[in-house]
Order: sequence, then structure tokens, then C-alpha cells
Amino acid sequence: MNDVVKIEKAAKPRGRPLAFNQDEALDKALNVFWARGYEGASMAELTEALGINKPSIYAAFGNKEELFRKALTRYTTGPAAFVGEAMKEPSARLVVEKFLMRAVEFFCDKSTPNGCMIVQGALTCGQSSSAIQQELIAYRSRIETMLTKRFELAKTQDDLPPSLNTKQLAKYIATIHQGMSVQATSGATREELAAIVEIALKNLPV
Amino acid sequence: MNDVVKIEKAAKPRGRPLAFNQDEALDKALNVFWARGYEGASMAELTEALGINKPSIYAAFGNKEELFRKALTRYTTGPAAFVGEAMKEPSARLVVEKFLMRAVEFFCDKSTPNGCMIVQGALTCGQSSSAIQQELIAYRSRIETMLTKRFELAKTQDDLPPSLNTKQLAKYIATIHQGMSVQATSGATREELAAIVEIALKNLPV
DNA sequence: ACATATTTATACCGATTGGTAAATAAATAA
DNA sequence: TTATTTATTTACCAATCGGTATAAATATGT
Repeated sequence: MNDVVKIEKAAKPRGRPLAFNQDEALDKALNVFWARGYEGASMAELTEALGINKPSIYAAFGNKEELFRKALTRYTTGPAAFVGEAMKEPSARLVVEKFLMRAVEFFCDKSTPNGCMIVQGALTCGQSSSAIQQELIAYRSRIETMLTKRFELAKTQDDLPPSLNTKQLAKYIATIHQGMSVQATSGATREELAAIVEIALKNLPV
Repeated sequence: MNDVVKIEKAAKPRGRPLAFNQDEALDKALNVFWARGYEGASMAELTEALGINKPSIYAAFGNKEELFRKALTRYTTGPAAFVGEAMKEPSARLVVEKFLMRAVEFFCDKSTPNGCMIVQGALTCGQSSSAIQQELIAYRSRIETMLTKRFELAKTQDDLPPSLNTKQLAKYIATIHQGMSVQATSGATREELAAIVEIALKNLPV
């Protein structure tokens, strides 16, 4: 009975209701961080983009660092979720193909900032941002690990030769990915990057 | 006679002599900008690294932007001069090989910051730094143009097939280069990057 | 109606940003 | 020696940085 009550109770919040949607605000913050990087995005620009005042941002998201982390999570689970999806492709070649081709579309999508937030979010920065810098390095490393593990799986499926150095191949793919992110930020077009992927795919061992 | 006088006159400067060597100071500034990027390097950190006071820096180099530009010129004509050197190799393959292999050594040199200053100097930044950002994009584009022209030359020497899209190949090489810069900044080792170059070189058309 | 809880807007905080004015120090020219 | 020129030091500038105290506004609970 208590359980029922707890479930039924829709828990109407007590005080003044939030005047903004948290997820929408996070999306707007994401766009600013994505385009400007962690340090390049000032709280002033963020508040303007979110359309809410600073104290509301701090109440809802903590501080700038936490706001960035929450935006980053929304990035990986939202627009950048294709990375995890690509790993599920049935062959190593298809995994790489999907990963890189989807990345090209993603980097050049005109409705979002160019390039990858994880690559350019804090490549270089002042001492005060080294925590974020290290976290982004860890994110990048994680993508490489995903590729490595997927290639290891492919080995057990006779999809890749047993002699293959999977870490090396993963790092090669990651390097192409990161390089294309820089290219996209510098104005490279979808067609140009697609041509790069085509070249890069030529020397896969399958 | 006047000419002789002009030449002989060693032009002893009139007032108090500079207490520091401009080139050495520029080298120190270069190291800070290289490691931290344009925005990540504060004037406070720069003055400390140079060991001279702010007014002396401003008197000698103008402002932060000009100091960065002068450091950048010193970078391209100094430690990064191998890029131009590589273009002089006798074949397209050797050009690419030298360019990428030297870049690996360069990015991982423990006596200098990791990665490439032109790639990470201002990939993302606040609005106020967009001039520097654009200049670095132009620098990157220039490297690509150098490669493209070198490949065009190779075509005339029967060193590359006439059907080859030289711009595409140049962009592919530049993408590897930029990706490796990101990797080096993230802690990749010389051996890891050398392995990437080896893979990348496999699909050259020669 | 009144107390309580929560969010809002305004105005502000100290620290740091890039940049400089003013005075002193060290050299040459006369 | 004295005037002139240039570089140094110290101290400071307005603007911006990330972050917050305070009080008014808006909801629910009783």
C-alpha cells in the first residue's frame, strides 16, 4: 500500500517551477562548447545562448566544469551516439566504414558545429582546465579501446587475420578520425572528407 | 663614400641597451604558445617564462597577437622547417615518408611540447581570437598546397600516375599529420605514431 | 490567508585578463 | 657634465573571468 502511494504520488514540486527545459538548455550549452571549446566558451556567452540567467544555470548544473561534463554526456549519448552503434556492424570493415563515414556526415552537418567536441574541446588550454583536458583525452582513448576490442572480436570470427596488431589498427583509425575533425573545423567539405575515408579504407587488412 | 660610411657605421644604439636577447625570448614565448595554445597562454605565464617584464615584451613585440605571430614565424623557420625540406625529396613517396616520419620525431621530441603548434594553437577559441584561428587555418592550408604542388610536379616526372587526384592525396596526408598531432598531445609514443605512418604509407599510389 | 519552498532577476564579488602611464636606470652624444 | 635616448621597474588601468548574495516572484501545503 505504501508502495502504491509512493508510485501514485506524482510529486508535484513545492516551490516556483523551473522556467526552462533542462534538456533544451543543455543542448544549447552543448552547441556553444562544441563550437568554442571549454575555455573559449564564456559563461556570458553561455547564459546568452541558454536564454536564462547565470544563477539559474549554476542552480541547475553546478558550475562551468559540471555544465561541460553534462553537455559532453549529452553529446556522446545524442549526436555522437553513432560511434557506439558503428561497433555493432557485422564485420571489421563495415565497422570502420560506418564509423568513419558517419563521422564525415556528422562533422560536416550544417545544423551543428563542425568537427568533434571530444577532439577540440580542450586540446590546448590554460593550467586551470587541465582536468577537462585529461577527461577528453580519456574519452578519445575509450574510442580507441572500443575499436581495439571490436577488432579482437573480429579475430575470433576469422574476420581479421590473427597476426594483426589490433591496437595499431585502432590507433590508425582514430588518427584519421581526429585528423578529419581538424579538417572539418578548418572548412573541409563532406565530399573532401569522404574521399579521405575512401583512401584510408584501402589499406584495411580485409 | 657615403655608402661606405653607412655600411661601416655599426649604428651603436642610442639609449639603454636591451637586457635580454630577443630571439631567446621569442623561443621561450614559442614554447609557451606551443604547449598552451594562443588563448591558453596568459601574458602572466609568458612574462614569467621570458623572465622579463610586461612593458618590455610589449615594447619589443607589440601585443599578444603579434608576439604569437612572431613566435609562429620562428616555429615554421626553426623546429618546423623540416616541412619545407621534405618537399625537396626526389620522389613523391620519399616526400611523404620524410614529411610524416620527421613529423613523428618532431611531435614526440621530449625537449619541446608535444604535437603541432599550427594544429592546436587555436582550433577552438573565443570570438576575440578568431583572427589567429583563421591564420592558423591558412597555415594548414598552405602545407596542403605545398604537398599538392609537389605531387603535380611528380606527375610531370612520371613519378605519380596522371589520373591521380593530387589534392585528395595531399588532404589525406595532411589529415594523417593533423591526427598524429592530436595523438601526440594525448600522449602517443614515437613508436605508436611510427606504426601509423607505416600503415598510412601502404596506400600511396607508388 | 499565511507559511514554506524553490526559482527568478539584479546586482555584485574578488581574481584574472590584456595592456599602459609614470618614474627610474643606463647607455650615447655633445 | 649635461642633455638625450631608450629600457627597465613599479604600479596601475578598464574589461572580463567564473561565481554568488540578496531579494522579489511564483508555486504548494496547511
